[in-house]
Amino acid sequence: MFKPFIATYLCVAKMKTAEKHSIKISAEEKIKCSARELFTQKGFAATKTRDIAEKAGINLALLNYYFRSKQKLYELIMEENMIAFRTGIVRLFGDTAMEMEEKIEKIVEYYIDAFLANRDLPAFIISIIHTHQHTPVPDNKFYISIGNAQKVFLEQIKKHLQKKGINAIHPAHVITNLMSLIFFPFTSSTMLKSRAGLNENDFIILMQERKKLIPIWIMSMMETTINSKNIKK
Amino acid sequence: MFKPFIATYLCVAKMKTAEKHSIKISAEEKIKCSARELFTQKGFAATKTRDIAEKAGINLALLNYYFRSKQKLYELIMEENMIAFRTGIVRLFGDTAMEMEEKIEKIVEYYIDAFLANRDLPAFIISIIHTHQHTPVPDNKFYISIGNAQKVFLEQIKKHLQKKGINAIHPAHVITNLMSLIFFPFTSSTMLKSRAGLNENDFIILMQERKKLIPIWIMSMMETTINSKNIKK
DNA sequence: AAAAAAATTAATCAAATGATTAAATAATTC
DNA sequence: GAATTATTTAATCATTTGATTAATTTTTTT
Repeated sequence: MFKPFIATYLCVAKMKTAEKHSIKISAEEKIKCSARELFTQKGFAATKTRDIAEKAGINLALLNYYFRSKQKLYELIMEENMIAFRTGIVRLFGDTAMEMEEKIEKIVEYYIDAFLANRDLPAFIISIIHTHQHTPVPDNKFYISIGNAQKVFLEQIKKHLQKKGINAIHPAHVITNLMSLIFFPFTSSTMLKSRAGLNENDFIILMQERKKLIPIWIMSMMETTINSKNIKK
Repeated sequence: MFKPFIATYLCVAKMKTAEKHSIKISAEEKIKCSARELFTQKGFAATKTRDIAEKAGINLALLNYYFRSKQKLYELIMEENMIAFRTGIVRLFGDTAMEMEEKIEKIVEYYIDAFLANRDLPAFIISIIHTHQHTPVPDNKFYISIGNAQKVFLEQIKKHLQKKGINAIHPAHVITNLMSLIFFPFTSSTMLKSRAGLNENDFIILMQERKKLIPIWIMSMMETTINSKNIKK
C-alpha cells in the first residue's frame, strides 16, 4: 500500500500562536519555512531576503549565516520539495504488476492527497518544469524526469487504447487530461472558486470527490474514438 | 458568428529578419513587444528594464520616455491582453439564445484558437487571477470578473444536470473540467511534451484535435452520477 | 532653410537589495 | 567557572536596478 504524501517539514508560519510556544524552533527552521512560503507564492525574484527575514522574525544576516546565499536557500527548498514528492510517484508509475485502471486510481489519489496537504506544491512542480530555463538553478537540478517509470505507464495506456482500434484517441490526450484534471484546480483555485461560486470548504469537498471521479472520467475518455464526425470540418 | 481571437498587436521579436526590414517599427512598439514576452515568461519582478531595452534594441531611457515607468508599461500590456481576450468571451458566455452544448463547443474553440495564437495568454490570465494579490497592480484593475455572463452559462449547466436527477455531479466539476482541459495543456506544454514524448508540431495537432474532443468529453462527464459505489469509502 | 518638436543617447542619481564584517551574546565543552 | 564554540546583532559595503537629466540627433512644421 502506498503511503499518502506527507510534508516532511513543519511550517511555523502556518502555526497557531499557541502551538508556536509549545515547540522551540530553530532560526534555521524558521527561515526555511518562511522562505518556502514566499518563494512559492511570489517566485524567486519577487521574494526579497529582507521579506524572508522579517516573516521569520530573524535578523537578515542569519539567512546568509545558515544558507550562504538566497540562491542556495532556494535550491535547498526546491530539492526538499521535489524529493519528498517524487519518492512515491515514481514507484507508482513504474509498477509493472499493477493494472492500468487501478494505477490511475492510485495516481489520482496520491496527487490530490499531496496537493491538499501542501497547497504550494502544484505551482512549484509546474514552475520548475515550465520555467526551468527562467529560474536561476544550476542546469535541471530539479527537473527530475520521471523517466522510465513514466514509460511503463504510457505503454499500459497505449496497449489499452489499441484494443479500441485505429480510431482511438492519442495516448498523449490521456496523459494530458489526467494531469489537467488533477493539477489545474489547485493552480487556479481562486479562478474556479469565483467562476463556480465556491468557498474554501466547498473546494476541499470537491477535491475529495474528484479522487473517485477523475478515474471514471479518464476511463470513459478512453472510449472516445476519433472519426470524421468528430474531427473533420 | 464569433470571430476567432486575433492578437491586436504585432510582435517584432517573433518576426523573421526579412519581415522586420519590410516594416518600420517604432521604438515604442519594440519595447511593448519585448516587454510583453519577458513579463509573461519571467514575471514582473524577474524582468529587468535593462533586459527589455536590450531585447528591443533600444536605449534604456526610451522605456521611461514612452511609458513613464516599468509599472505603467506592465499595466498597459496587461490591460491590452485582457481587453483583447475578454471581448469575445463575455458575449459567448452570456448568450441566452445559444444551447448549452453548442456553447461549450464555441467556448472551447474560442479559447484554444486564442491560446494557439498567443501562447503567453493562458499563463497571463491565470497569473492575473491567481496572484493578483502578489502582482503589484492597482486593485483588481485587471481582475475582470466575467460576472453575469458566467452566471448565464452556469445556469444552463445546472439545468442540464437536473435532468440527470439528484445524483448528478456538482456543476462546479463541469466548469472545473472544462477550464482544466482547455488551460492546462498550454500552461504546462513543456511538462506534457516531456511526459508524452511530443514535439511542438505534435502539440499543435493535439490542440486542434482537442477543439472537437473536449466538448465530447465534457458532455460525457455530465452523464456521470455520484453514488455509493463512486464516493463512499 | 530656419525653427520647433520629437526621438534618442550617454552619463548619472537614488533607492533597493544581496551579502559581509566585526562585535556582542548565548550555549557548550573542558 | 574559564575557554571554546555557536548564535545573533547592528552597521556597512557593493551591486543591481528603476528612473532622471542634459545634451545630441532626427524629424516635422513653418
